[in-house]
Amino acid sequence: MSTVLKQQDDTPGELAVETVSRRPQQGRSKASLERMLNTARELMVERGSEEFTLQEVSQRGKVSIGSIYLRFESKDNLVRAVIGNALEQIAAEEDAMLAGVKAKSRSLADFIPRYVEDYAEVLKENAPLLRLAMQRAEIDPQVSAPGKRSAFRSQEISTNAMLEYREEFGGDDHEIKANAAFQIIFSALARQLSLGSLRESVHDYNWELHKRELGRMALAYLKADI
Amino acid sequence: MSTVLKQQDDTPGELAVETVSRRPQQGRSKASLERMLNTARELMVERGSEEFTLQEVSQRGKVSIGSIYLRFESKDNLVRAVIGNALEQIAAEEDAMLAGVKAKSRSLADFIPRYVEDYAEVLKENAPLLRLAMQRAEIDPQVSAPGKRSAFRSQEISTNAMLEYREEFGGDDHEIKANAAFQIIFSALARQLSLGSLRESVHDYNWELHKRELGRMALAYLKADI
Amino acid sequence: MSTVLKQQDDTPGELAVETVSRRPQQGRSKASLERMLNTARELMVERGSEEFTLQEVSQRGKVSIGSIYLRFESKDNLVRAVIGNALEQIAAEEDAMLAGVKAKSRSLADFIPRYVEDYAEVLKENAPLLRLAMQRAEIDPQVSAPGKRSAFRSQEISTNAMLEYREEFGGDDHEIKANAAFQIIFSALARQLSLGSLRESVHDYNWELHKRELGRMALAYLKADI
Amino acid sequence: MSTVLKQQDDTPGELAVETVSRRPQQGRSKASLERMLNTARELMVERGSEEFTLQEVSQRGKVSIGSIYLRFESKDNLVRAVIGNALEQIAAEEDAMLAGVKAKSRSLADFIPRYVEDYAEVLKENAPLLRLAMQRAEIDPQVSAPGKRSAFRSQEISTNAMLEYREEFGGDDHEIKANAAFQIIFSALARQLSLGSLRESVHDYNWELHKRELGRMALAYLKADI
DNA sequence: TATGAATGAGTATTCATTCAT
DNA sequence: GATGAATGAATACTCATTCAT
Repeated sequence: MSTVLKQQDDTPGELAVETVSRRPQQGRSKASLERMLNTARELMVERGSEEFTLQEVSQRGKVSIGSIYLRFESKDNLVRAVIGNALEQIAAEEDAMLAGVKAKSRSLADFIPRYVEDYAEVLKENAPLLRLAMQRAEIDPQVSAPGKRSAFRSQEISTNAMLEYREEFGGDDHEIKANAAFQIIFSALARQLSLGSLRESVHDYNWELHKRELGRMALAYLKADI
Repeated sequence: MSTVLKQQDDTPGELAVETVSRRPQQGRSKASLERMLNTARELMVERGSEEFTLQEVSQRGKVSIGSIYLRFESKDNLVRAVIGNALEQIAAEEDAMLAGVKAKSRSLADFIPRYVEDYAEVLKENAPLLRLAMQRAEIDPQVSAPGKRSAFRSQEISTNAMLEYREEFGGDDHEIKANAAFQIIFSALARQLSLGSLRESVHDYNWELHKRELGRMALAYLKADI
Repeated sequence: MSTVLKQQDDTPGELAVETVSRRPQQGRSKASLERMLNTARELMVERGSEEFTLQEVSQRGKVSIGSIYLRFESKDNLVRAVIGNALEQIAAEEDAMLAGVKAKSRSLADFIPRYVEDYAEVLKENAPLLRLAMQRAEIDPQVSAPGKRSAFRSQEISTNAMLEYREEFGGDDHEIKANAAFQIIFSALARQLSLGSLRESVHDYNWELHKRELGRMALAYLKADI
Repeated sequence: MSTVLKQQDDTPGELAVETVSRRPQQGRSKASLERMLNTARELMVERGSEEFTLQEVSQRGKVSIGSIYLRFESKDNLVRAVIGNALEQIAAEEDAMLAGVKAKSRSLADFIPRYVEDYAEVLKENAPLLRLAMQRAEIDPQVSAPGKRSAFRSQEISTNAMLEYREEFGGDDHEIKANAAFQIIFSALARQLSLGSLRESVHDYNWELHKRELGRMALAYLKADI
């Protein structure tokens, strides 16, 4: 895979398989498409990087190399499709998660800890691919564009959910507070999940504790009259 | 550079040049060692990745390829040395930064915002290599081990500094609060600097604003009677 | 298309579609056969080479790849058929051209300049495919054999036409003169049109003889008071 | 070797090994350079085309693939170097040939047949590579440019040699006659040797003029009492 | 008969590492 | 010690041909 990423021909900025893949799939050959995507995802998760060969996808996934190129213009596009799928799935999980949390919560004090808890679960589940998506976004505009859209959307729906409890907020600018809260929460969770890594789980700093304190912090901040 | 990272022969877990490099250097050849390390660092920073060739280091740095292999067992080890140096330098800068901040601060309310501000500067300065260090730590135990030590040290000294103002803390468990505060602060700064990327600069979420709110949040949290 | 050209199974040495193609065609599928031949010819003329893919023929010509293999044993045979068709068409054009020139000419001095002029037109018209035919004849016996036959025929009818004015010839061996004249004319035209080889050593036209006559011709020309 | 020919970085239009190759060679490694050039030339002559693999050059020529890329930026450049060498050698042989022929000839009638004879020998000797050079010139500007220069030079020195006997010429425009004579002689020899195109439209030699003179030549020859 | 999805052998190129000088 | 030329394994991608439907 070349250092210089190969641009896609059509609408740039979309990663959905229908866009990145060469033709809409039906029936039998859908299975083959599935197999190559799954195998590629497996290898990416296993290795924590895009350093797999198409040879490997071919053998492990029982798909011929030619087949891969029948669906994807390049290895880069295959990788993009895997990432695109993951982003889509995460978005769906976020929606479901938020709906669930909102249903159970009567107050901000109900909502925030549950939200932190459940959002952490969603991210944890998808951490390996999310990590790769982030890494790649740094250098591939074709991933960074939809990546940002996806991030924007997360922030939007999370912030809106918080703002449903705005009469409980302290201070004036509720939007700023909600956005900052989202940012801090996401940052902290992301770091904890090595979404941008290093100091990861430094000396067993407790994950459960971390989440609890994070929730408390956000709550105190949001309620504070600063 | 192979996918499977080559283990070092001697004590694993140290990145200091004296460890990663093959022999202690003096005089003339010290200059050559310096040149290869500097050139490699330059290339890594320029590219934002380890995708440079030894050919390039050789030409740009006026060092023969043979020389490089005389000092380093492999390209991997050269990269590790660069990262090791960077971690050491960052540690020194953190020390200096903390000393400065403490000297100027009479209260927690003095300390926290200055700390956030100046720590952000230190990280920003070193972001490119820190990013690489984090990326690599994910897959290379030889980087992740000293990386963790370095992170541990940062947390230690930062936390201790905060605890010098512990009588101003609210709540009971001051250690937990200080550690959580450090975690949250570092997470948020790291994300903002793309140290672990993606959602980076989503719709111009303001850097100055972010830092201010982060400081307020930490302060409110620390002072809160939760 | 492999370097080593695949031999045809049946009678080698013929390129007519009926020979190179797998089965005689009628009605509806005749149109499809036409489409693949035309598309292949188009691509060959456009590129000036055989570097087109069957995929391209399939898409541009609205013919399935399977259809092509139903008519032709291999891509090589498709190419041969295109060349065979072109050679046939050129032969027909040569016949018509000669008839026209002869009808208008009353003497050798009438005939020769017209012949040169009109033959040049015929060759120019068909230059792109003729060029390919010649190139391929060099390495593919299945093209060189009918190519030679076709060249032989051209020389035959051209020479015979000249010999209708033999009483105007100087010297003794009129056949030799006529043949040499044809060779020189064709060579010069071919070179001017970048045609290249083909008719190489057509039926043992003697090399030593050729060189002697070439010298004489140049000499006569150079010394002539025209 | 890609359809789209890779352009050279430095001065375009020269094929001498010193230009096409990556670095000046001396001593030991000169032998290796020689081996790869010879092996490539052998394969090109054997196959009558550029369809050899670097694998083959590596094995047959006892040179590692890496070595080839040490000297040549691409397979295309290796091919160009082989062709460039051949063109240079031919130029030298032409010079020697012309000197020899002139030394032996006292009149145009002496000169022309010897020239035809000896030039034929030079071309015959180098036919295989010349054929390839011409083929490639058609599509590769980096070969066609020096190819034309080389052709121009041939025409220049041959024409000048003929013109040393200009007082024996008939007619008026001796330059035109000499040039036409060269063209016809070269064309005929080239065709006989299956050389193909190259010298195409060397310095705008006029097509209409060429045809007129061609007719005159044929006519003079046919009517001559030789 | 007709289709076009699937196959996989084949090839140019890169670059970490070695080793003769 | 120091050099940098030589090595060759490894890898993305193409396209003629096959064959299940």
